[in-house]
Amino acid sequence: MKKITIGEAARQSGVKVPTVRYYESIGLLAAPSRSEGNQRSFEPADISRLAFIRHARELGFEIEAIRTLLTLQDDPHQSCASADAIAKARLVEVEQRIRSLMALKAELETMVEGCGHGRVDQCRVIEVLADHGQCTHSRH
Amino acid sequence: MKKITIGEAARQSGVKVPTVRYYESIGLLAAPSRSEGNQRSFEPADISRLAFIRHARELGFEIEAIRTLLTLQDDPHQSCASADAIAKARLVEVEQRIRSLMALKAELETMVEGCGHGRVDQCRVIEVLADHGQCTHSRH
DNA sequence: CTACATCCTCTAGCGACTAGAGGTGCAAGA
DNA sequence: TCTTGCACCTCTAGTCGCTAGAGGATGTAG
Repeated sequence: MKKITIGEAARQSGVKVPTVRYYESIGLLAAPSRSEGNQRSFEPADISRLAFIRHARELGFEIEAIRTLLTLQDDPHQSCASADAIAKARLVEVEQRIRSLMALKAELETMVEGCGHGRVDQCRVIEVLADHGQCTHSRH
Repeated sequence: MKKITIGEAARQSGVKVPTVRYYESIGLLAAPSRSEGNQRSFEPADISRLAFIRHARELGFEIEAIRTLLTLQDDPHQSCASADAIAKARLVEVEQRIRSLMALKAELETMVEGCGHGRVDQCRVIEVLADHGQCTHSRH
């Protein structure tokens, strides 16, 4: 069996080397066996687990949510209701965030368009920031 | 002249009390004068400044960007090109973030819809997370 | 005078890493 | 065999923008 170094594991999974160590330190990844010289030696399963974590992080799941998803993955006979709930909750969060960012975008556009590119005392950017009452939407 | 306590300043500006002290500590707000008993005494101008900061934070501007915007506001004869650039940069960020969240939303919807609500070994949520290749978009 | 709210400073913690110091392991070329 | 040089090791501290808590002082109303 070939030894997979942390660098190789990082390359294959797309997770950075210090981050791999960090995941191990918080117990998201089991501590791998070590070489004679105390260097980590990973299994192919560890690479999959790291890729899983990375993908979930890219989708914005929090570490604790990922921890739950991983324990579910480890026991395939469980009901997937929790996984479903976690994904749904994340979806709601994302939708909410999109709505709020759209409002923000509109606000910023008004600011930028209104700016006459002159001096600060005529600048709409500064003006709008100073006076929330000028906002199109009262709630950001 | 009436003294404005930190609690009053917080209430009027919508910034929390510890956050007001934090802004002072990082030099975003000038240290106000103190009462005989060493309590902060704010001026109306401080309230405006706090409201400005709060509004900018709501719009997602970083502290350092706000610091620049505030120095611009302090000197109204300067060109507002910097303010303009900061707002534009923020707009680009927001647009990028929206695009990325939309892709994410699509991904999560596929995951959630595909889940048969059965056991983990048939769960599409877990499956998709484990295998990035199943994603509709290769880049999140 | 006595409650009690509000204020003060200081330190530590959050999440999810990232950076750096200071040292060791290992493989390949001269 | 030696040496170069990269990859690895552990540990601590820093990032951002606050937030929480300890432990004590001040201010105000009854």
